Amino acid sequence: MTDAKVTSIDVARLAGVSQSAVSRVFSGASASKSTIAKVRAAAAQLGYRPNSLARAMITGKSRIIGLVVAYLDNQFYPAAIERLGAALQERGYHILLMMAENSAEGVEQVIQDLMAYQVDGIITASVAMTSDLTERCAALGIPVVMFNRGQDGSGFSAITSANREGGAKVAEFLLAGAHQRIAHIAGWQGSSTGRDRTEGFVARLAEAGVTPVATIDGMYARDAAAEAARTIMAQDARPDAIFVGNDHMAFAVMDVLRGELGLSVPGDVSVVGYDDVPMAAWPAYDLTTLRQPINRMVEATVDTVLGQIEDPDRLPEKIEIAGPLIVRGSARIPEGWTR
Amino acid sequence: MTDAKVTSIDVARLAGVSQSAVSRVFSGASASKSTIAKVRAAAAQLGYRPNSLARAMITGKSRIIGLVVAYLDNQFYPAAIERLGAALQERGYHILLMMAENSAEGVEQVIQDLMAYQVDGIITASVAMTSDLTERCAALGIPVVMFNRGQDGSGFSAITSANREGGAKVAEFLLAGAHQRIAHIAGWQGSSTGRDRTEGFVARLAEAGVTPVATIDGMYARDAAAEAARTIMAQDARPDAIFVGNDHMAFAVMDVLRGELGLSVPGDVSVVGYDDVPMAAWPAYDLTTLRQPINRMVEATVDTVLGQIEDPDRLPEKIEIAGPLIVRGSARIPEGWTR
DNA sequence: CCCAATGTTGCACACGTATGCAAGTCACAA
DNA sequence: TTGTGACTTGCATACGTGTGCAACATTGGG
Repeated sequence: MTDAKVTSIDVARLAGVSQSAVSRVFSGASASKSTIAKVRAAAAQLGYRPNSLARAMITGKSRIIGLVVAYLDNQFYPAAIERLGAALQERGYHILLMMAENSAEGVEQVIQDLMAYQVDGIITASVAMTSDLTERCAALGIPVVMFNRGQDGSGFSAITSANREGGAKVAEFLLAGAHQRIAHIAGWQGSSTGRDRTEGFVARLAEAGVTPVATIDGMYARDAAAEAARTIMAQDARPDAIFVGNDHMAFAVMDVLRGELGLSVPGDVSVVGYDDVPMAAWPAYDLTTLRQPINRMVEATVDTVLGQIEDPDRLPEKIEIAGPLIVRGSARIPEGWTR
Repeated sequence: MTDAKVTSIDVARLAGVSQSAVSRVFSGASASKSTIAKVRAAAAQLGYRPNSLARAMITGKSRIIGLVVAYLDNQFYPAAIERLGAALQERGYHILLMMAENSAEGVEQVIQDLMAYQVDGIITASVAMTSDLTERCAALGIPVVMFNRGQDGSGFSAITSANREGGAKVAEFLLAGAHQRIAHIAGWQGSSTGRDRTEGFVARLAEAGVTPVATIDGMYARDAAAEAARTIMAQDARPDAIFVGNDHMAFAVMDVLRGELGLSVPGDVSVVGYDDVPMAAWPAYDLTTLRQPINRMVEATVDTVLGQIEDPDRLPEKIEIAGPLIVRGSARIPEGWTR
């Protein structure tokens, strides 16, 4: 007997109690055994479920988290969304998903929309925010957590992997492999993750007295990375190793090296990526890469945003989680290292 | 001057008009030039945006679409979500994203949640619904559109590619290529898409007097498909062609064939997939596949769900969109066909 | 100059729920 | 029996917006 719209008043009438009694039963406030039983029975009979929007109006808590995401080509983000969604659902929250091109106006518009829906918190994945916008969110008491992207200033929380350290680990690995001419196709230098990985990488090389033979910004895009690979391999000092700023670009680079240039990986060139997306383990690429510990990053993100919702005085935090280098077959394996 | 919570009453007070005047300005109802100007100015000064939840309460339209999705490993779904999100945003709707394992109880729970949030419509991607559930949605006047999955019975809309026709096209292509022993690793036979592709494929082979040398359900899963490939290749009549129920599985199959078994594709075995996800075009796989016209499928999905929202009397429709076979390098190319 | 028609505005109420408050119930101990 | 405390329950109100209705302002034509 599912009727068009069932409200708590209908349930109250059928159960012979007041509307507030129904509300108390469903919001977990105290009520007598008999009332609970009557209400539950009536609700079941009518197929009643409390209206979340009305509930949100009155409590000021929508239990909705806004998730802003730029593009989903890079397999890392679908994987992250999948886990974020599951983790939030488990804790009684829901996701309002927004696509935003990574421009100031685009993000502005999207955040405005989210605020209009009274989201309790916002998670941005691979999207930068103007500090103006972040201040407005802070003024409204809406916590913002940036996933896989950091930002200077202290208005917001950010969860990333330990990108400098990660870049350094890759440098160490390539140095240990006795590579002579090391190149770098960088993650987008407009993003903190891209810059940090590059910095850590270059700094550790410098400690060993090595300078990259080339560094090109791959913009986190397949075609830019492919083009960068062509450019790099066309130059005089042809590299024997390339560190690519993420796996998504690394696949494009390997496609160019093997497909277009007929080179062997790692015979002629070693390739190392960053992320360890599922595809990196597939035999077709078998990519050596620095793993971003996605599960722990997601946990930290959820903990941070929900923690800040529950305790508004909590300060924003920037969390970096270190990940291991996953040694596979796309780069020469130094003596003493194992897969 | 962004204050904690700005309501239409605050704006009204500052503009020297009534709350209803503010409401009319923002909901597009008629108002005088001067009122509009005053309200706009006051709203801008206070940083006011109408509360979407309150608006949803009163109008009964939340402008939220529930999107239910099972898993995102298969690149086809992130791509679809990206486009669905963009298309819906463009038309003033927003996406409440829910993950659901593909079980009856899982979906039940998720749909309940969506209904509690008063979504205007529901799109399910690669998820089946019980007819009981669909009836309840229909009773509430919530249109449900299944994306890339069909279902018998007439309670709901479904957008798919022309799966039988597609399977038949693949059969034709493999027959034209003079393959002698054709095998099939099927899409999940619990889904309409999987069954339809198989049916169309097998029927067209039968017309030519050919029977598949093996058919195994790959469950739309990487490992099941890989295992199926091992089984199929271990049998006496080793196939020289395999039609795999989607690209995601086809990649796993190619990995097994080339990586584990050291076979050449298409030299020893031709492989054909279904979907044409972006990765199918990458040189590492260069997969011949039947394209699902994702853009047109998304358009049809959005049109259908919004159309049914605007006109509740509109009947559910089942739309099939045909796609072309994309000839690449993973399968022997018959005389007269071109890439 | 007046009337009707058209356009604008404010008042009051509705949407469906949560919650403070006061009244009521019940049991238990003195 | 009576008083006291612990629980329950219903009433009324609030959340922030849209909208019917009636009052009012404005305009144009005769």
